[in-house]
Amino acid sequence: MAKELKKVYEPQEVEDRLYAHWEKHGCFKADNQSKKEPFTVVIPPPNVTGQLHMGHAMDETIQDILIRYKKLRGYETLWLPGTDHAGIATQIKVEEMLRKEGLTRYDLGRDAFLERVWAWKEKYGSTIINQLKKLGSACDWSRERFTMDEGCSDAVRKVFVDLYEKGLIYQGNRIINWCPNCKTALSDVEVEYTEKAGKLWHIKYAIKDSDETIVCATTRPETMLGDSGIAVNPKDARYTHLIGRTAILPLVGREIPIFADEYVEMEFGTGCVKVTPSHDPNDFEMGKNHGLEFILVIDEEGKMTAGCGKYAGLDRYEARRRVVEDLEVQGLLVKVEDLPHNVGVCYRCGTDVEPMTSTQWFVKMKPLAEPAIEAVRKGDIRFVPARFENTYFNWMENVRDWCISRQLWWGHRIPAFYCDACGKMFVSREDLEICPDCGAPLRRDEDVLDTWFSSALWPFSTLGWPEKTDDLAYFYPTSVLVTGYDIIFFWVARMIFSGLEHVGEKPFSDVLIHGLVRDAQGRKMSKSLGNGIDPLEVIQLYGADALRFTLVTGNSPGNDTRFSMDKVEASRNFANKIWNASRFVLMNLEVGSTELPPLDQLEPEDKWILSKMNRLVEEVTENLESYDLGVALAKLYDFFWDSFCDWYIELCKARLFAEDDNIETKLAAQSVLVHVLFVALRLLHPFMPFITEELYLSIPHEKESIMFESWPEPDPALNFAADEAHMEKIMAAIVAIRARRSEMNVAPSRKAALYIETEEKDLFAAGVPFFLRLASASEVFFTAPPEDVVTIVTDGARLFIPLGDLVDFKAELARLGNEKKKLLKELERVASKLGNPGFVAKAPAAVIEEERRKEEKFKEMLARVEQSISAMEGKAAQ
RNA sequence: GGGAGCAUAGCUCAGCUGGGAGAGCACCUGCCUUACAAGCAGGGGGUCACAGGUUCGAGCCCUGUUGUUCCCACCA
Repeated sequence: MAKELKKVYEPQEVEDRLYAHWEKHGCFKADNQSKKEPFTVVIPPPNVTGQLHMGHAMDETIQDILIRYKKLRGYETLWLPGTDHAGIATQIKVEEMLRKEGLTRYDLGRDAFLERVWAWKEKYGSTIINQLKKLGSACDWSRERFTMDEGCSDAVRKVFVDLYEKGLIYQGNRIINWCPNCKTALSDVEVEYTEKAGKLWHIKYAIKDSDETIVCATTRPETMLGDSGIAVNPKDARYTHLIGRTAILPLVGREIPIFADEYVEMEFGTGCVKVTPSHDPNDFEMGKNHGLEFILVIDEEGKMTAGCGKYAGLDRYEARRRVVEDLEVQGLLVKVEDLPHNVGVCYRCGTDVEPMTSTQWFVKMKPLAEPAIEAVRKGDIRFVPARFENTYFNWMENVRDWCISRQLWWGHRIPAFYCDACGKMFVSREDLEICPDCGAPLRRDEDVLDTWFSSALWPFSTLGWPEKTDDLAYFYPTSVLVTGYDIIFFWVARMIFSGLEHVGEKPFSDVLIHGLVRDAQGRKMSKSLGNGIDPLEVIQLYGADALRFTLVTGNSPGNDTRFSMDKVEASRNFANKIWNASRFVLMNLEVGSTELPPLDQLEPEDKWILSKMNRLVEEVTENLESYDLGVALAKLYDFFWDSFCDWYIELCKARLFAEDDNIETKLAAQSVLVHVLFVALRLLHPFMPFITEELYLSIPHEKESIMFESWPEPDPALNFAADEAHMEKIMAAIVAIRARRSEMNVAPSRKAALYIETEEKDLFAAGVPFFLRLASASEVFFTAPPEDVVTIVTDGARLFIPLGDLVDFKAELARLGNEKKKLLKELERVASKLGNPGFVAKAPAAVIEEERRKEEKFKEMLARVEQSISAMEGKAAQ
């Protein structure tokens, strides 16, 4: 049964094979008729245009860990995969492709263009899906969805019409963010603000019927062509006499009113604000409140409109230069200051966003936000870590109406139909051809919906809503949503209010937030910086398990993490360690199961590792339940490498390689080895699915896959406190001997006799095979040592190693002196604690007990050290 | 302007509800010890940013300070 493993783990040889194995055995398939408790995760759908990057890799790894863990724990797990049509991103991509053919989308027309996009999607849309598989993602591919597939589109349509009928979607002419490059409206969250060097131009305006002038400061002089007022603070004594007067707009000659508004800050600039209601959100508000004229001067391409006279047709920034030039020539430019200020840019293309009034569709947010806030407030939905709830509340409580229409072609087309004959508009669940009122042909709204509108429905649209499907009944609400903090507003918040509003139930219980993956210097990985590391290359070189390990270890929820190849290498080494430990177990395996031997056949070292393993199971389970994946993995690493490999395997060798034929104890050791390995493989499986599966299939096993096994349970019968303490004394002795020898530069090959003086002879006698094997002892005696020995004081014993001429009495004496000092210091500390009445009165009993135990131990060791010192002084005096 | 995070070994970071400071990498020394040199053994290295406070006891809790990063708002 013992299968030969290669000397080095080669992930490239196993990963694809095992992924196929899992798919073949239906390991990822979820059953909506199951009697088990469901555990559901919907994937944050990557863009169909996407390439897997480190951010995805981390996100998917976390989800996969949770899914695999819960599956082992006996849940019916569903990880539902899919992709997002990603309106702007995809459309840009296809338009770029067309440009190479010398075409624009307008050359093709809407229908032909959409055909091209679909064709593109068919061809390249599966790229990222295949990349997810390389990571090991346990997604139920039979349920793969796309935000523009039929079902999701039905959901979108129903939601739009429902909200419209409830009055929660409306069409209006309001100020919105416009991207002149993408040529579409954007929502507030799609605008990013970056600080740019700017200027503050001070412009002089004449006052009508007066010699007086008034000076306004602006960062955007080109918008003055659309000014329809000047605002001052009502409390500003400098200008009170001008309120109600009329100013003459330079270059244009338009007469505009001077009025008062609290919004104006007296301290900034000149205290006078030129008001451009059509191109500034604040001015828009003032314009409405004061009944100003709305004059659009910048068009959809970012060029000055026809009404701008000599500036018409100029790009807005060219117009800015010309306006400033002209003002200067006319002596109206009073002053120019440097002023760094925030400029809004399009999150897709980085172009400066133009605020402008436009007729768009909006979702009324207030009524939707309230229940969504409440759900988190009362704990129905929990953010991990909790601090992100603040972020969420902050946004939700101040949220403004959501502009959902986009002037794109790729997306869900808005189901609004206009009758040009009678002027009516119909929002309808079915496509309409003719006007229900007058019979004239209808014209459908050209716009599509914000991509995030459909993403918001993802947790239920993918489960079949609005149909009452078995999937929806069984798997909804989903269990946990895993995503980065950068996407809370875009997506998480919108899913929450959408789920509550449309399904009547929250979309998920927990939101697990992770941070960003940065490069080794802490910079964001980005295409422009060229500092991104391709996860697929890492997988190719080091294996998916190593990548996954790297992304999870030493990392806590919500915190950013730095990625470096050094870490990947360390992770790969761990995988190799697991491999080789398993190889060792298999090389020495003559038993056919992973069952433990009867407890009475166990040696102290067996009980020691089992006891530690038991605690590990308990702790790792706890950590996983609270999403402390990094902590759980660190514990697994320590247990496996330190406890299991460096200690237990080494301890076992004494029995495995013993030359007597005590076959029973040999087999017992083998059984414990393979048992602990089997437990460790299951605990590690969520994190490192490939290697653990490959090894599972190599050790004695009953199932087709480790995924069909169950999560280890802690067993109270395996808590062996006394044996643990026993082994730790022996291990402490081994460590002390090694350290002494190493300090003295004694090569391990130079064996030496070991004399032990102890009151616990049985205990140390049980350690003899270990002293021989792990502490370079040639023989072990429990008798008085000869001359010329090195003395080592350890917990429970004095150890003597005769090293002949290597022994330097003076050095020995000095070292023991140091030892004594150290012990005295420790004792002092313990004594001061135990001597503190406050401590004895208030500290928990267990803590006091522990201190007493330490005091005993240190006292005993001190006695041994002192004994050694006086003996040696006697010898030195001779 | 509002909010949040971070500050612990040379570097990157853990440290769960307060009970004698940890890991990986790097560094130094010695080892090819029949699983693994992608390894083994040993070692050096930290006023846990600073100042107060609470407590028998603080890396951890409270207050303030400094530095740093991010998010939101948007003084034209």
